[in-house]
Amino acid sequence: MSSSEKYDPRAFPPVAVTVDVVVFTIREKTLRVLLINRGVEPFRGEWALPGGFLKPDENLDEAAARELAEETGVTEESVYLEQLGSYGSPDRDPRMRVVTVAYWAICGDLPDPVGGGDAADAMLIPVSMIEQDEISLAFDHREIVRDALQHAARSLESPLVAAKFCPPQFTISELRNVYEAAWNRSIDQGNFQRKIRASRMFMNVSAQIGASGPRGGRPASLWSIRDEGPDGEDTDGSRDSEENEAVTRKGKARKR
Amino acid sequence: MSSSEKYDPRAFPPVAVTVDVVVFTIREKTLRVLLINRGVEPFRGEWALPGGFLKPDENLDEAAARELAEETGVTEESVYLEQLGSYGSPDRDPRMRVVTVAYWAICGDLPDPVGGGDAADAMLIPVSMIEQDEISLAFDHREIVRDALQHAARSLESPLVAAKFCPPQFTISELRNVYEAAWNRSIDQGNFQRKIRASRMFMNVSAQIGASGPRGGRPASLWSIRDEGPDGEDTDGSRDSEENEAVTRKGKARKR
DNA sequence: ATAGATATTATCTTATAGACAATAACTATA
DNA sequence: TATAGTTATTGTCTATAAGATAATATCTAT
Repeated sequence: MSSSEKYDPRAFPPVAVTVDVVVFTIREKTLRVLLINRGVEPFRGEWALPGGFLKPDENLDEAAARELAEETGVTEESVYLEQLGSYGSPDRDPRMRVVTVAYWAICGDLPDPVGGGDAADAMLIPVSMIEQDEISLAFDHREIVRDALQHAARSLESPLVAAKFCPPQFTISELRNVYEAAWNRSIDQGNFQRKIRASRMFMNVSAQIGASGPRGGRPASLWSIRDEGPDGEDTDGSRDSEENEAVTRKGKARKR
Repeated sequence: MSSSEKYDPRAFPPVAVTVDVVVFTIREKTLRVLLINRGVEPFRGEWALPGGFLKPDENLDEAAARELAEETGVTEESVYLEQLGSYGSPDRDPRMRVVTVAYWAICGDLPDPVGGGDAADAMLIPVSMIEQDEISLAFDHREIVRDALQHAARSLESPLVAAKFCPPQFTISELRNVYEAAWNRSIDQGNFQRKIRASRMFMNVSAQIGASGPRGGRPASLWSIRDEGPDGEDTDGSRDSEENEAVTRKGKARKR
């Protein structure tokens, strides 16, 4: 008989389950994470991930979506929200045993003044500050953010995920900026363009062409995630390859 | 103020946390999962993943390792054991609210008569039976196994992970069999050999050469995971490429 | 010695990524 | 209006890796 059968669940010491969300967004070409300034002990005054306790009648995904909505106001179903992993060291919360289920999210359109009350209780911090230990986080949230960063970097290999950082219609350069921010390296424009067009994951919004940037330049065409349907249309006449995949993370490195 | 600050953890209804482990191994060239026959309610008599409740003083990884050891006797640190994700639908356990943290493991050398008491209370079931719904599992364990299968298939892209299915010293064909079992497709011998040798992740155990199989054939050389060290030795004189990566999942499909 | 089996090496082709050059289409300014 | 600056887009070349396939090596069994 397996050991799991010997016990009644009620016989065990209480465990609280929380859900924390690592919300990524891009501001000023920089990948950032949403942090909340804690108003109560423990870790009062320190920065922490948005999160809260699991409620009796919701499942984990629902709890994460609820926390995300509460802290950011973002409720669209289009938001990318995925479970990251769970963290349960016995002493990670000084109050009692707390196991947290961490999620990570991509928000392309975070409202700027995040947080409920005063402006100082929420901020979008560049991930580089966490990577380089220039800010300390409550609980084990630094570890969680680091794991989320690793996971996100891999997930971005799919341009469909990267596009979640962009508005519904975007230029290929905007999409490229996502990669440059998240991977912190420059990506060749031409090769990237070829890759994205060949992937056939997006479709050209034929009717419209974006405006030139403030410094001029040829205006870019707009793209959006491809419609479903048994046979998607082709806006232009190209018929490159069949169905490619990931964007890779090689080539010359850069700064950071 | 974020919602997470309003509550004291003790104010929340009790949640039990369990750890379940999806143990993979290969038997008769088939990928299999370890299942335990439940001796108690709920789901008495049905098959379930090995697992149990989180203990007060252990973290999640420790709990998973403990469960793995209790159910299989495998304690080596060389075992591959990784968190998969958490499952917490409100009604997944009829007794009370139970959130489970699922792990998945690779055991290359599972002792055959698994389980504690009679032989019938544990078995190694081919994953195809679960994929094709030919067996029902307790709780939401079918979903967990399916997620584990997907995750494992991706993780195997690294030959270092695939090698965990093999004994410490193995032939390249044995390693190839891992892929053929897990991905259920045939892989070209020559190309695979080229790929593995070029990867430089393994080293030739120069002194020894394996015996031919029962049906003859040229005896294969033995390999093991490469030593660390600033500058690994080269057993043979080849100096192919520098450092390659994953095994891909393309090419002609096969049965299953 | 021969057939059958498996391991290992080699060759050819194709696809893709990255480097880099060239062209297109805009803004700003002289 | 011409020119420079900027960004988008297309094209070309090369190196690399993967897949298909063939050839060779070394064993067992008869």
